[in-house]
Amino acid sequence: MPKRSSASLDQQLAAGSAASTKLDLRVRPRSVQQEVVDKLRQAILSGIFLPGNRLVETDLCNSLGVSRPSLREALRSLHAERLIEIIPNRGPHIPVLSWRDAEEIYEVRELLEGEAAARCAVMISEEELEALKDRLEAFRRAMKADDAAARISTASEFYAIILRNCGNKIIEEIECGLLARVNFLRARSMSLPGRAKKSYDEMYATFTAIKNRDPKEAHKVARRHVANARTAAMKAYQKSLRACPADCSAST
Amino acid sequence: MPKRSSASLDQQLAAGSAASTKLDLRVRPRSVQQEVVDKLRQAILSGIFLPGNRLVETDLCNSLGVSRPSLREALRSLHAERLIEIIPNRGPHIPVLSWRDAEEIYEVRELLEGEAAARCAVMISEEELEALKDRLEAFRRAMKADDAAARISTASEFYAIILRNCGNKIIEEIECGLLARVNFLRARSMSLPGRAKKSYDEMYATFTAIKNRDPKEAHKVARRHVANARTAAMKAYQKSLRACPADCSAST
DNA sequence: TCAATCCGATTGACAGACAATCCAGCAGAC
DNA sequence: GTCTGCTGGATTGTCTGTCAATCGGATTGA
Repeated sequence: MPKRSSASLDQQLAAGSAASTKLDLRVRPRSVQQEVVDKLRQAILSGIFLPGNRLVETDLCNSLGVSRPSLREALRSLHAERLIEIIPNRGPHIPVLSWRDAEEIYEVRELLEGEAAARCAVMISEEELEALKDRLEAFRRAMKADDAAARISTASEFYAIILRNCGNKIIEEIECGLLARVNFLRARSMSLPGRAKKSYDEMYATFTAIKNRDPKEAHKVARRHVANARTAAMKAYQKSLRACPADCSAST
Repeated sequence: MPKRSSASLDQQLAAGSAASTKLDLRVRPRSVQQEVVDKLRQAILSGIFLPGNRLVETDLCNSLGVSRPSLREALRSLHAERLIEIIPNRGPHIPVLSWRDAEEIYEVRELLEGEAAARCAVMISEEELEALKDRLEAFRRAMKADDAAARISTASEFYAIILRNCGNKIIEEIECGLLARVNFLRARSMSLPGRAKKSYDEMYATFTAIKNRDPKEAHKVARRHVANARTAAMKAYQKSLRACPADCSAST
């Protein structure tokens, strides 16, 4: 049990970080290695590195301004997170996601996100519900503005809120591990004409079900949303397959 | 597309490694780092390091006979796999599994293993079915012999076969990530009098359902098995809580 | 045209060094 | 007597520099 300094400080902290269930007042010194992991993760998620790209250690050291040992530790972390692949004596590279890989991810997401939405409908606090609404609105704006990057990040945040309020940290942890690949798929499927709007409608339905505290409905609409996203992604894959047959065929 | 040397070689390989869906004929030079990860992983899984134990870098370097950079890379991998925790400036240690953590793992396993068993009932080959039967029999022998280590390893292998034949590598990947913690829980629950026998009966039921190519039944019995394992683990936790109240309460 | 060979680029691994940090134990102040 | 502040040893975080092993592509020769 951590010592508390004063009630008012506690209240401040609770108000300030209402969004993050676990209010955490520790000062966490960030190591170089950790910083590198975050930077690279973000770079991969945002698509700066393209699938198939090699990551040359010395180049990364230079651009990040860190030593090779630190970088290598970071690369091992990213490898364990499956964000990069490492071929012995060839070094790391960004994996290529085959359609079969994508399909399997959607299958798992149907299971987990359905469950998460149902649990969330029972467990979520009013504050977090408000945050969820906020993210939904942000997604709507991103959709209207046709801002691809914002669409991904707001959708990602919307689901992050559901996941962290589903009362199961393991589900959250697993989905977090899939996030890189999911975002990659989101970028593809959302680019299809009309998909973003449809996606919004489905997210709205999920939000409504959760707000109404209806776990069964939440489960249903969340699953359906993933299923639809999968269909959309499939179309996007077929499209790019026609455009570039060599791509999308290699396995991870 | 990799070059193939001869059809007969392919057939040999297909027969020889029917067990591992992805027949992989590359000679993979094992790096020191990889070796260390495996050694440490095995040590953790087999309980050589107890929860809460610190892992001091220089000590590990000495006992493993590797340099600190290599060891540190390995530790980062294990950290990303959540097999160890790393506190900044304090170093790595074996995490303590709270009952809530355990519960969440069982919840996820119910979802995933139910799904995996159902898919497996449809997809599994006759050869793999034979291997499954073999592992079931091995578990029976371990149970009869009251061999705790063999119980864990055979049960683990039994489920590994189901998972790798469920046609979804992501499910396999996720369960693999949970394996360390699952095995830890298995060790606890299996030690309860009568649980091993009950476990065998449930595994037998799962095997039968898969053999009969009955996905619905397989789904049901696999889920029930996990649910029962969870109840058993809960009892084991309560028991150890009475024995040592300080234990089992800390979070991951 | 094809095969063997060589070379540069890159990774794998190590040793050694030093600053930053943490912890436990001890001394001193209220 | 309890709390506070200091100190020293242990350990981690990070860097530099080095060398061998390996890979892929270019060159050379048949």
